[in-house]
Amino acid sequence: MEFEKLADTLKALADPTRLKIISLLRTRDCCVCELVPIFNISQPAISKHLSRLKTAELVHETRKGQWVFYSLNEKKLEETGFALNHLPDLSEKLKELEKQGLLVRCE
Amino acid sequence: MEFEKLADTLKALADPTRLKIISLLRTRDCCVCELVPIFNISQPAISKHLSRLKTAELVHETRKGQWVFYSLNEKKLEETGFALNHLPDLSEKLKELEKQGLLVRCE
DNA sequence: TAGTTATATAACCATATTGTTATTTATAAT
DNA sequence: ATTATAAATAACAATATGGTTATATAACTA
Repeated sequence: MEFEKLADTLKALADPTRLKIISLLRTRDCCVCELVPIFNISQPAISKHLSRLKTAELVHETRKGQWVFYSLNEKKLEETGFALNHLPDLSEKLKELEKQGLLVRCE
Repeated sequence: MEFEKLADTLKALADPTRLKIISLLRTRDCCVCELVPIFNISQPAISKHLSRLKTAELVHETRKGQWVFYSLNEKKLEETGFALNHLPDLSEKLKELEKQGLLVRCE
């Protein structure tokens, strides 16, 4: 389960446009119409990228009048970087293999 | 460019099977035939996952007789986690928008 | 040399991703 | 009420992803 969830979050991050959006949100909360002129893609494309980030809980949205402002969830971003270097331990699987004599012995 | 490269590395990481492989390699170098019985997918599927990780420089391969052993590139993994929290700065883009009067002023 | 084991590659398929344009919904302004 | 602006959703297309089975290649074994 843990691996699936982390993989989902990493998928949300694994796109240059979304990484750039995250970098921009680090500077300042932004609404969709501010992000659109920065990228060479359409408004719906930006909107979908933000929606993907929101589903992954990497950003938070707040409506202010006719605008929707997006802000970065820095905690989630930090957690993800941390998780990469602290993956759940699967050494049990290797111990099981060893019991079954399935580990390769060379040299 | 930087964003594209990071996105590529994250794509290589953004899969539960590959994350599990990385966790296993943290314990011990493994060859393909050891990994296969741990997962419910075919040998070619495992082989392709390893190939993907190798292209991203997240693992290194060494042939030992008839086996090919894969080892984790811990440095690359650490760098990636670090990069997530130190994305290149794009605040210039927002400054440009400001000059053009394209930033939204509400409240 | 022939057979076996380990791994990689090829060809293929179903689904996901990422973009597009057109349209809808929500809010603000005239 | 009508019009304009911001953002989301729908429908679609091209490409990427992740699996399969069949086959090729590499190295060991008898």
